[in-house]
Amino acid sequence: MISISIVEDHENYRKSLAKAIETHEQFNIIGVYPSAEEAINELVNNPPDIAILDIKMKDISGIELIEQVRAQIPDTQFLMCTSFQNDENVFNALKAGASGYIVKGSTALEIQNAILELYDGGSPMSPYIARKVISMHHKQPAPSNFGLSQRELEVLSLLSKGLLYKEISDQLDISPNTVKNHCKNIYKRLHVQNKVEALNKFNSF
Amino acid sequence: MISISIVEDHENYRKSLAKAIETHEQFNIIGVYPSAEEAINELVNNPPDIAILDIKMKDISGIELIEQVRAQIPDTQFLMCTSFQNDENVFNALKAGASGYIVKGSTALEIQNAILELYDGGSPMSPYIARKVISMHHKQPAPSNFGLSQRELEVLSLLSKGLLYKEISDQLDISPNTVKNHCKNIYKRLHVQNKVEALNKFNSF
DNA sequence: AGTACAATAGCCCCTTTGGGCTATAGCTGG
DNA sequence: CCAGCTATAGCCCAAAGGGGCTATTGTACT
Repeated sequence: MISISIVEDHENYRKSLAKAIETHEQFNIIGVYPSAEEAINELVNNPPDIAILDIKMKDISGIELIEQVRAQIPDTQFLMCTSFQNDENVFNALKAGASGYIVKGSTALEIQNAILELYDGGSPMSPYIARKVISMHHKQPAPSNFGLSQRELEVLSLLSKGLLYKEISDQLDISPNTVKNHCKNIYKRLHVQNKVEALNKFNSF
Repeated sequence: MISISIVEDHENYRKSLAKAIETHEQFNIIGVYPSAEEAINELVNNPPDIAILDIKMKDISGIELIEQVRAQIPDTQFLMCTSFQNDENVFNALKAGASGYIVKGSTALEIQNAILELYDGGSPMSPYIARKVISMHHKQPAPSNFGLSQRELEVLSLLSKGLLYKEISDQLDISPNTVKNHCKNIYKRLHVQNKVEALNKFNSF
């Protein structure tokens, strides 16, 4: 049995959602709330396997709701429900901790499948959103390295761990002065004045 | 018409892939290469809309191939093909710049649909991988902030921009000594000894 | 009233860092 | 062979950072 709670402020949709879920014998609705405010405590006290949240609600958005309760119920998975397939908020909800979503107007079967996919470790979502999510992971092309040499990259990478010149020189088996020199050269190339700036510049490409 | 190139070192699969694609009238195969090495120049000189790459190949992996050519052919989309649905490499390929993948053993129809979905701006992938990708976007729950005060967070955020104590004190309109004090307190809370360590610790939670 | 803590700010002292400059050895490409 | 580049390493000096301590003010909870 998969326990499910629903948070949805439109009465009609809330009811039809509940009905679609009830008909599947593997699902067990343990809570239905008409507002985020009312849901927030109940979700924490009685965490479902899956919480179905409307993204846009009058009082608190589903996204905020996730942010507020997720830490306390780490085993609950969040399935958003949205009116618009490609809502920008869907993307934000996924970032906040949701694992998938369904579109309002889906058939009972589609809803059930989404829940099962979610419970199974999947992430029901549209191809468009999927692409958007993975695009965020794409490293920018042509790292180019700003023309830094291999050794300089090595030093930079150790710097990024918070090591001192001395510690770096020990690891690379060179003099601390040399490490210093590499840093100076790195700073010149990147047009910066200190470690943090260098790391920022480099890591943002 | 969608132009397509194929890079695949197993002859049998290469041929069956080509056949599955040819039968669709909207697809136009403009290159078929049995190794990454041979493909690399051709892809750059004659970039297809979609490049289908085997993830594991004898000489260079499909992932490395993407890294090497992506910068030069930004309009080409990469569709990986893999033997194992949940291969760790699939995930790495997506990070490198691929936009989706197909599993070896898919039917011609499945292959065609994946290509169309990709061309359409989607990202064909299994639910498991989708989840993995979006999980990476989840902010860690309960930022908790390590018990840092509001002011300390403010200072930390300015530190992360590479500013000096003096610059921070100017912006916050307090004394540089106070900024220093905040830093000292931050370091104590986070159990670190310097800026870079503090930023690392904080940003990785 | 008393305790606790955040934010402010100063002091001292030493270490680390950053910038300038020089120098040598090795390697590479005209 | 020479010019250019990298990696190495040293020197000097000044600025920035980090750790220890104390102190005042204000707010908040008890």
